[in-house]
Amino acid sequence: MQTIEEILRAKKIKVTPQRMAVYSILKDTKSHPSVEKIYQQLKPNYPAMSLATVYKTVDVLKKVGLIQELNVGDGGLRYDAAVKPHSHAYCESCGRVDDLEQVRFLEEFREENLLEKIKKETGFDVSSIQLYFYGLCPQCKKSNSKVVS
Amino acid sequence: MQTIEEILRAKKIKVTPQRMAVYSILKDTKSHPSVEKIYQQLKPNYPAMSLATVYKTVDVLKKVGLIQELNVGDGGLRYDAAVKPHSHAYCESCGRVDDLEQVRFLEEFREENLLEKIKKETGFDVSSIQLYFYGLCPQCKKSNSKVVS
DNA sequence: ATTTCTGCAAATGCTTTGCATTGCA
DNA sequence: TGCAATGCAAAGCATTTGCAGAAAT
Repeated sequence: MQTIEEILRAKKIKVTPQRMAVYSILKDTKSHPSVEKIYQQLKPNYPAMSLATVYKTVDVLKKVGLIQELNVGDGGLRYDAAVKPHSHAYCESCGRVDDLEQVRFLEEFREENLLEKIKKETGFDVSSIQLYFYGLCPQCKKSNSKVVS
Repeated sequence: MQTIEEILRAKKIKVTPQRMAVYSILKDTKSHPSVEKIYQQLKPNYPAMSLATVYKTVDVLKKVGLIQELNVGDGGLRYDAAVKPHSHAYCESCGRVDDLEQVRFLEEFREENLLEKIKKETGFDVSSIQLYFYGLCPQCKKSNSKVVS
């Protein structure tokens, strides 16, 4: 198994502290943070870190396939170091994004090689899939019932 | 069956030519246009139409449930008057969005009442689902093979 | 007559870009 | 040393907002 450094060097991409730091944050969380959140979390340890660098870094990591980008639609993309296909639940009240392990659709999709089937039937060459569930998380459901809104 | 006018009036939302025009464009296409595209298409017949009005209108139509919003992630949301759940294929080369009728997942999801199951198992209250396939459409696959890029 | 909507322009917020400086290889 | 990456500030887009005039009920 390759380390992240090896993966980057193999693609002639330089290994920098900023890149390692961004990746390490994503690797250690299940919160699917936005660029802004990553930046805020990095600041204490990397005071010179620039927001633009975080943007550029997630772009690099995404292209290399080390992370995936989620587009839940609240203005602001989210990032996830778990690159194996899995579905996500987005809370329209608090904005949190959770993995939805109960839905095995994407895994089954891959196991049954349904992408090949789609390619044959439609001519559309699928490179990735996203499955999003929108609604209210348990916490917000509780508090919302008390609020007028 | 209610007409669009009746649906709007029932919710105390005023029926205006702009709203009817936007809805009519979405009703008559399968191209999942962006706000900008809708605006461009409207301009010849409604020279005074403002882009901001199109934004406000899709918002109203969305809230009333007459259209749905797609977030394929190319900067710019897309709109669809077909509100029954169905999956979409997004071409990363030309940006087109097609319905993917071959994938019956969302329909099955509804038929089998899997939303209730998710609610019970996770406490997450799902109000809508989106299933996106990213890749290359047949046309772009052909032309891309000739280009360097 | 009231209330809501429209159209315009300015403002906002996320993201990208240009460029001088820095730092990895 | 040479080329790529960083950091900063400015620019770019999609979208939202405020408000005066217009239109729907």
